[in-house]
Amino acid sequence: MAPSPTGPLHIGTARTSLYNFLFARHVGGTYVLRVEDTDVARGTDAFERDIIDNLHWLGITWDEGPQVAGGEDIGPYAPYRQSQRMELYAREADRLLASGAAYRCYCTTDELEAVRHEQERNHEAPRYNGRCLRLSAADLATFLAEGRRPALRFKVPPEHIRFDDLIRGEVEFDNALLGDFVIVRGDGMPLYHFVVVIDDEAMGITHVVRGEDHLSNTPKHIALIRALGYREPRFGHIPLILNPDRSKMSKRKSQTAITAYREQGYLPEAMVNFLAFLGWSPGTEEEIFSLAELAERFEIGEVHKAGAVFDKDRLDYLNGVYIRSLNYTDLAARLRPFLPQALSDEQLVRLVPLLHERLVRLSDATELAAFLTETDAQVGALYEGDLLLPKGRSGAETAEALATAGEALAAAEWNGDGLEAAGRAAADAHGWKPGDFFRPIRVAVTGRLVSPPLFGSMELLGKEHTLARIGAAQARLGG
RNA sequence: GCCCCCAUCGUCUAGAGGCCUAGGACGCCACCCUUUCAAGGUGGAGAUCACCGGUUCGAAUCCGGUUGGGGGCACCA
Repeated sequence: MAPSPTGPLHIGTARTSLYNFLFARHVGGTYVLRVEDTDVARGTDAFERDIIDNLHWLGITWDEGPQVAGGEDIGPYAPYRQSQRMELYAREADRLLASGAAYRCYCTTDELEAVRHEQERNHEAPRYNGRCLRLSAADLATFLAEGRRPALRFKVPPEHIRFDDLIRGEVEFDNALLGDFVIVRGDGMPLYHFVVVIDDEAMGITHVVRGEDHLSNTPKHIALIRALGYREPRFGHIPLILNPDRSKMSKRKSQTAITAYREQGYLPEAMVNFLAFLGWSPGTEEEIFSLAELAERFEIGEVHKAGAVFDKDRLDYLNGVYIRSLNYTDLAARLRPFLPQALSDEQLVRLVPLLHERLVRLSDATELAAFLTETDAQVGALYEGDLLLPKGRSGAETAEALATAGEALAAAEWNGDGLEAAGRAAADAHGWKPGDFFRPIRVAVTGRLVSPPLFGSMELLGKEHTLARIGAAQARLGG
C-alpha cells in the first residue's frame, strides 16, 4: 500500500489499504506500507501522521513500513519513505539515460501547454510530441545558455502491453498511443510512475493492489519494468468508491476524510465492515464481520469490477449495530470524548444503559446527555411554553398536571423504578394517558421533546434539579 | 478527441445455463410493542436482470453490437 501524504486519509485509500491488508493476511503474505512523498510541494508531515494514525485506528497493521510518523521504519528494505530514497532513483535514472531508454527534455511548461492546446484544437490525443528526442546542436546550445534544467523523459516503446489483472482478467493496451512521459523533473525530483516501479522491485513487491484509476497507468509501469530489467508483479485494480452521482468519490461532493467519521463517533469496526462490503461480498447472506473474520474469508478474485456508491445510511445502520453490540464498560469508555468533563464517571456509568440502544453515532450522546450538565436556567431557555402542552391540553390544565406530578415525584423513592411507579400512579389518578402526562415533565426536565428514558434521566439528574425544573415549567404556564 | 474499464430493486449486493414467477440487507411505507426517541417484531411497495441481436431445448448468467456510466491520457499521486 502506497499512500501519498497530500491530504488526510481518504475513504478510498482506507478501503484500498483494507483490501491489501485482507489479501495479505488471507494468503499469509507480507503487507508493506510505503509513503509516496515525492511531491514535496503538496505533502506534509501532518498528513502522514493522519494517515498512519487512522490506519491504526481502523486496525490495519503492516509488517514493513514506517510505524509512526517520524519514527524508525521497520523492515528489511528501509527507509519506506520515498523522499529518503533519492539516491536509488537517481541511479536508476542514469541507467535509463545511459541505455538510451530515456532522454533529456528541455521543453518549458509553457511550451508543453501550448502544444497541448494545439492538440486539443485538432482533436488529437494530448501527448508529448517528441521534440527533444531529436534536438539540433544549436537548439541544445541555446537551451543550455538559457539555463534550462532538463526533465527526463522515458522513451515509451511502441508495443502492445497485456497483463492478467487479479480482478479484471486479461487487459491489453497499445503503448504506441502513449506519449513519452516525464520520469524526473527538471529540479531533479523523480515522479510517481518511475519511483513506484523502482521501489516495487527494490522491496520485493509481488502483488500490487490499487484503485481502478491506475488501470490505464499500468502499461507505463510495465514498459518501465521491462526497460529496467525488473520482475513484473501481479496487478489488481479495485473499483472506485463513488459519489451519489456515480463519479469518483471526492471531497467536493462527499465527506472523504476518515478522521471526520472518527470524530463523529463512527466505530472502526463498523467502518471496516462497511468498507469491506463496498465492492466485495463473501457470497452468503451474512453481513456482520470482524476484521479477523474478513481476513479469513476475503478472496481478491471475488472483488467486483463495478464501482460502488458510498451509502451513508448503510454505514449509519452498521454503526448502530456495532454500538449496540458493545458492553456497557466499553461503550462508556468510547463515549467519554463526546461528553462534557462536568459529567462524572459515576454518572457516565449510569447513563450508558439509557443510551446504548439510541445511538447511531457516538456523538449523538452529546445532545441526549446535555440536560445533565446544563443549568436549570439553560434548560428553561431551551423551550417555548407551548412545547410543554400535550395535544389538546391548555396551559392551565398542563400546569395542574405538572403540579400533581411534582408532588408525587417529590414523595417517591428517588430511583428509576420508584419514580416510574409514582409517575404512573399520578398519571392514572389525574386521568391522563401516560404519554400525555409525561410530555410536560420530559420537556421541563430535559428541555427537549426527545430524551433518554424519563425516569432514569430524572434519577441521574437528581431530585433537587428535577423538582426545580418542573416547578419552573409550572410557573411559566402560570400554575 | 483517443485508450481502457464497467452495467441485477433508489443504494450495497446474491446469482458463475435450468434451483429465478430474481434472494438478502440498507433506505422507504404500514401495523405491533411503547413514557419521547430509538431498538425490536410482523407485513408491504420496489428490478421487463441497460438495450438489440445471436448461441442453446433453455440465458440475469455465454458471444457480438449499441447505449449509458466511469477512469486515464501532467515536470500530481
